[in-house]
Amino acid sequence: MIVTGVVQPGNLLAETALAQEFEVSRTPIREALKQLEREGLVEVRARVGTFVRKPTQREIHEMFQLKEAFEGLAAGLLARRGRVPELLLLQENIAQATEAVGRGDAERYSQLVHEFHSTLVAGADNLKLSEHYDLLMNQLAYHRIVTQTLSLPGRLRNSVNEHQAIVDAILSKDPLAAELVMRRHVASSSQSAVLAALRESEDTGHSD
Amino acid sequence: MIVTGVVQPGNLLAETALAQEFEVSRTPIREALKQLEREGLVEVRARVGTFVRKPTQREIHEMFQLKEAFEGLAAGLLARRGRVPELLLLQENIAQATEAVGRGDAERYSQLVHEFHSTLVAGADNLKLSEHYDLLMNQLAYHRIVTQTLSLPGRLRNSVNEHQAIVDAILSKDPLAAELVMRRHVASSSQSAVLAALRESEDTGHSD
DNA sequence: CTTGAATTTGTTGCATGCAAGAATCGTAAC
DNA sequence: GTTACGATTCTTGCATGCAACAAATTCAAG
Repeated sequence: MIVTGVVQPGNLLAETALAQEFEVSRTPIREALKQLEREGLVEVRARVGTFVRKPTQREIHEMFQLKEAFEGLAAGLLARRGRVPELLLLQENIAQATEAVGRGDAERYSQLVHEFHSTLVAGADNLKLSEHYDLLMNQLAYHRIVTQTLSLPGRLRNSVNEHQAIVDAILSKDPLAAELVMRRHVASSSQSAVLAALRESEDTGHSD
Repeated sequence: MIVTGVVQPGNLLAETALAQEFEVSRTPIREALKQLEREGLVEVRARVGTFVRKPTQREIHEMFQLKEAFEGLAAGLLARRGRVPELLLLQENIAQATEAVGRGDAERYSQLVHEFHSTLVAGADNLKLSEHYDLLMNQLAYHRIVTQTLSLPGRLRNSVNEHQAIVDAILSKDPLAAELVMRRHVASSSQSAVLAALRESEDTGHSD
């Protein structure tokens, strides 16, 4: 709900209200809110209220730095490997993404972008390092940021091209190039994300 | 408590018992256990009980793979930088660690090892990426594993030497060498950790 | 009109009771 | 001796009431 943007940052999420809405008692609501607090999505202030949290610019930056390290490593590993059957999945993903962009289907496209990055990391390690990656990315409220960012004009087309460039680099078995391209790709979306965060804070007047 | 090893894997942590021990009601105990569950330290089975969890061999391996990627990156970044004031901290850490080993003070030494790795990552990024690193390492029940591993005979002396080699590589401003040495160091402790886990599972007879 | 304090309202934190279900133990049948 | 089954005893899951405290509101004094 928070991720889909139905609830806006700063909103109060009172336990009693949510309990009524979902027709359960406060206890399970409480546990869920505590979980969200730990994931950084909400902030619960004792005896004041639970509020939807807006990630700070710094947090967004760190999040993407982490992503950059992870995915750059993954791309490099893929390029180093002999057989890379995952490339078929990635190529298929790019094809579908291209089509989604053509249709102007931003939601589907956003979903495909997530899949692309997730598939890439998943393919990079035989042992399931990717579980930690997914866990981390989910925890860090990253999806919402990226989804918002992707809807920025201009990012859409570039993003598909960059994905293709990454796959090409892996195909040509050049680990250093693959890592570099991947990191640049993440870094570029990072810039867009920070810009989006800036614009949002201007709108609301909050500087955090 | 779990980290310090007072509570053994497999132990039942009943909410009522803990509530009595700490003289509070079940509710805060419950929240704490839920938190530990999210961190992977315990496993709460509905209407059965809450148990201290023993990390699987695979989990330990993944944990160290993550550590290797993180810290290798950090070492490389440090070697690439011009001024590295953190090296003084690291040298001081090594000196104290050497002395602790001489005294046979395993606990102090274990603490210093944590500090070394944490300082290294903290120094690598101007922006606080290290917070995520610390968070992650804490979350993944990593400290307990490492602490147990460090007490293995043979690891102690080697570890100090490896730390010195890492600092030397950073001093000589060779990013590739620094990353390589760092990754080898983590990989080697990883092997020890997996061996320790194996031995432990033989002792208890559980294979997970 | 401004300012200050007292009051009221709203929120989470915690205690506790009850319900649901899993595991264990005992008992009886074979 | 073995097995099946029922009672019992644990456990966590959830509902709800009260306490503690923060913030907003009201109202009076200047």
